[in-house]
Amino acid sequence: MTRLSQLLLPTEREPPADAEAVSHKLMVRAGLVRQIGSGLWSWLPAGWRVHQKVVQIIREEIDAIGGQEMLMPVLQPAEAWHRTGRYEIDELLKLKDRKGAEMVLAMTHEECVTTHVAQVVRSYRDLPFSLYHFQVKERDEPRPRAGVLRTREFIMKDAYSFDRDQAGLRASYDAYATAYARIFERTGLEWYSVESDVGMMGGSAAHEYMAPCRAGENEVALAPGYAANVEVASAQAQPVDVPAPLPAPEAVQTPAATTIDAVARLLELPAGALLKAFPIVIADDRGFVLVVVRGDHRVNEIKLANALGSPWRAATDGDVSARLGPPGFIGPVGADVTVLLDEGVDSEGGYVVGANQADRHLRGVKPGRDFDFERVDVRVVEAGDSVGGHPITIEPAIEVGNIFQLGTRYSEPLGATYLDEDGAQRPIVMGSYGIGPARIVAAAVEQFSDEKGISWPRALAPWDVEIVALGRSGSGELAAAEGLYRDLRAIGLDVLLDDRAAGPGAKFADAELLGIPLRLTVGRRSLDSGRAEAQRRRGLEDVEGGVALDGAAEAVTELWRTLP
RNA sequence: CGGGAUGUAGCUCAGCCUGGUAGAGCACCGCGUUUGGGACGCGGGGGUCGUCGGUUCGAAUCCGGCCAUCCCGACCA
Repeated sequence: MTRLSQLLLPTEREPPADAEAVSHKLMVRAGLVRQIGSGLWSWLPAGWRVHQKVVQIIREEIDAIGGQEMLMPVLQPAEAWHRTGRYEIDELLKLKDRKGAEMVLAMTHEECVTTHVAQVVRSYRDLPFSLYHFQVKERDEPRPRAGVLRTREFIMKDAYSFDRDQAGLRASYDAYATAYARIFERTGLEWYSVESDVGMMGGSAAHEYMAPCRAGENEVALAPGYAANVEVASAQAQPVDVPAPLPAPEAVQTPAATTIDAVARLLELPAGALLKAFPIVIADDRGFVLVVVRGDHRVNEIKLANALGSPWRAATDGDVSARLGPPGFIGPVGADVTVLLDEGVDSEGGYVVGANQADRHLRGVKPGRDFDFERVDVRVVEAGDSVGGHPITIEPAIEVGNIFQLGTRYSEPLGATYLDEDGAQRPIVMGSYGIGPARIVAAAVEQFSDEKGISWPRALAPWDVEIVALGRSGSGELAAAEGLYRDLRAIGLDVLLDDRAAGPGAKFADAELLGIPLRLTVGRRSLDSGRAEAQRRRGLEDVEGGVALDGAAEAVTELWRTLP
């Protein structure tokens, strides 16, 4: 259906009252998507065309590295999820069938694909290979937001690689990284890959593919040659003026000053001249430890968990009082606990720390002399910190894809093993690779829209060309537009013809809102000279002279190739 | 899960404070005019005022419960 007069394209002049994100507003206004519940969206015909364009790009590039497309069900027995321990995840939707059997709606497909592979693969000769599908994912998100950016149901391309060992996995991982670079390059998005947290997935390495945009939920630290999710980023701290150490720690009265701010103000020092003591309890036998960062820094909980290699919790006031002193006045000096000192703390300085006594701090404290410590890197990086001598910037981005080296996280509990040349049974080494097409669509809207509407990269546009036919029905303009429409379609262009009875203003406004990269206008201004006007959507630039109707197909194809 | 807000026509909203016939603009239908930047005239259709309960002679309006949706935060295999 490519005649606007017959297309279900419900454009709106006003954005939804409660929409905040640009992509949310524009995708609804342009008639691409409609909401049916919180985090639940339908894709209308024009929007679905964009989604399908993304899907096709992904399919071609994953096929090119030997991925095999298949399809697995969303509704699954709960058993495998019990075995992998993921049944306990809150986001997993659980239900029972009519016989009372426990079922789940899959949030990804590791359990299913690994179960099949466990049944099928017997020998190292069966490896390696990789499988993928495009399938709906269900997640009981605590807070869906920003239109299609974070939803409870969405289509994901999820791929899984199966190798005999870590070296094989690395090769598969690299192949996917290469394919992903081609995919995101082809979409026309601005993007980059970043180091990311391996999270509860386990495994040894992970990268995320990020599209920078305002509505993004992630923060990325960037410097020349460096890009990392702030969750895991490391950088050189900005210097701060710290007094020289005193010959020995000296007590100062700090009545009721329980915060870094209050102490800094009282002693007229920058916050960075203080040390912040963050007491935690580690889940393993290390127990209670004191994490110490510079006063102007914050502890990064993910980096801390990774540095510890174990889950942890913040210590309670009771723990703190029993082991150190009154909360608000604790510090590392004289404490009978392990001290983990963040790399942002210069050990030559003389810092102010809590004295482990009420209303009292110590100053002139030198790490190493006045307390023992182990070095860790557990702080949140900040804009202006540096990497390789370059200051970093931090910008929001939307995660559009990720690649994970899973290892044996799923193959072991699900019994996916093979026999090697020596007849030894070994677990299959897996990787998993996701892409969210809907997020690519939304990111494109975020990155390239202007005050008039969307401006699609040509690779994602729902149609290649929009023809705006002016003049009333029965006029020569409409007839000429119909002829142009036939000619362009004949050579394989995707063409949308605005043949509605609406006025010119409404047609132009809708064309700009929908954002098709090339607009051809057929009206009496240019028809007399046998031409159609042409305008690029990006920047709304007119093409000098337009295109001649005679031989238009070739001219338009050439023009289309020059578009972003 | 914590904080904030909102539910009135397809959309954006007014009306609520101070209880008494449910409104506007856009959209839609009919007729006519109009066709290069969201046209105009005339006529018309459309709403359990989220829901349940309470107060009252009378509730969109006051009170309470619930539900839904959005925003901020937490969370985000």
